Amino acid sequence: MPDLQPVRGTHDILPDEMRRHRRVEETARALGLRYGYAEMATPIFEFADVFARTLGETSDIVTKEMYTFRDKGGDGITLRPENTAGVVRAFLSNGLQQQLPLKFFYRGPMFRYERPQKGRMRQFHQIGVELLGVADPLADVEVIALGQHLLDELGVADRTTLELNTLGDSESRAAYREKLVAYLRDFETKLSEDSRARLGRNPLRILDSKDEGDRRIVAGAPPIAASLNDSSKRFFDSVCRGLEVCKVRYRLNPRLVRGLDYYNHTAFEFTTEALGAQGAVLAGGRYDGLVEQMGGPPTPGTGWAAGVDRLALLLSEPEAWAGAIAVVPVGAGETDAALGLVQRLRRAGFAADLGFSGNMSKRMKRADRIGARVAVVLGESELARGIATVRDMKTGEQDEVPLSALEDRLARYR
RNA sequence: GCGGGCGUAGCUCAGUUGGUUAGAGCAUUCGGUUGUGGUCCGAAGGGUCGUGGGUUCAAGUCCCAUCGCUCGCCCCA
Repeated sequence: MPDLQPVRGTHDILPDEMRRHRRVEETARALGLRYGYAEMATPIFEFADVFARTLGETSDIVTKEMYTFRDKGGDGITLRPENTAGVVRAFLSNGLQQQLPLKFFYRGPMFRYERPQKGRMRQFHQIGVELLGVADPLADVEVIALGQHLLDELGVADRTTLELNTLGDSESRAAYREKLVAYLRDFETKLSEDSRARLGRNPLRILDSKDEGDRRIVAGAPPIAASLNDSSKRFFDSVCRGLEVCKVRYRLNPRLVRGLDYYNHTAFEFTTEALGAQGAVLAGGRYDGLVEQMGGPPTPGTGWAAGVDRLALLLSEPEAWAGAIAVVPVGAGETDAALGLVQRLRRAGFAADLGFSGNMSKRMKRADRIGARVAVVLGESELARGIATVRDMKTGEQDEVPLSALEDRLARYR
């Protein structure tokens, strides 16, 4: 007998939670379409290289969080930890370079081998958009505006804050990195252990440290802004101006950086206080170097990903199901008539339910429990007269309706 | 991967300084009601007390390990 517990960091999504997931995903899909982002899907696993090469060999995701295994053919396979790399791979595999610009929406499960926490699982779900082929900052503005629009639509915007920063182009980023490291070297012995390790690998991340001592040191660090070259400055100004035009409110956060190597220029994060340590619900940025890094032609890109599970946690109570029409046979003699009727109603576009067994009292009880708004009672006396008793489950009022007129009478319950 | 807290019925929880047959509410099922749900009344089912080991005459209770959940760190959606 295998262990009946699901694998650590995974869980079953039962109907209540599934409704929330669907609401997040369907709202996003519909909204994405309105902005011109077409849904696509990539496989949930790829050759390990697709992620190892693009996310940065030293990133935590690659070094300790990937689900990687050898398949029977000996290939190194990785369960996708995120989907941007997959989308870019698909873009190149399918020769879509000729059709730029391209806008994609995706949804699906992702996998990271991490210690589970609230809002953080080993199998989790993301939705995301990618906009390829547009170097103009208007592209960043569009994807951020779409993100804001989605959070508004889901009714969670009042609990999130948009934080915005720029990393500059690669030249600015490299220059800043140098300045920052030079500054931090002086405090090396005072930095936290984690941050000392990051100094060589990923010094920008130190800006983001939650350690008290680190924060004091970082407070005196040179700002990114001072290292930006003119074009990077202009780019960021345009993004900010565009957001203002779109009435998207943001907060500049010069310490916001990104964990993945392929980001440049715009970095943003919609964060919430409501999820404990897992603050980010929707985050992304620009990744102009990624396509080239994967072997394609230089192609700019920008986009974001959002955590479906996290957004689902923020959603208010799921809206109750509209409720079916319960067809209730009084006795065994009316079973066939009831079966025929329930199927006829379903074909006509109604949600209709036929309890499978029990006397009338049982069936009424069940009708109540599934939230039926109306019960159609079929008994011997009804059938003899070619009518049905229609009972409103809320008011308790009931009247007799000719069988032939049922669809019309029930129209408002469709 | 590191540190803290918590595991008793489907859910929320009680369970005395270790003591005999582990309880309640809600939920479920059945009955009161052979043509009417919600309310009410009655009854029933449901537990290897997370798991394994140890201490003890005796462990839900104490100790150790382990698994899971949870909070924080790391990282990130």
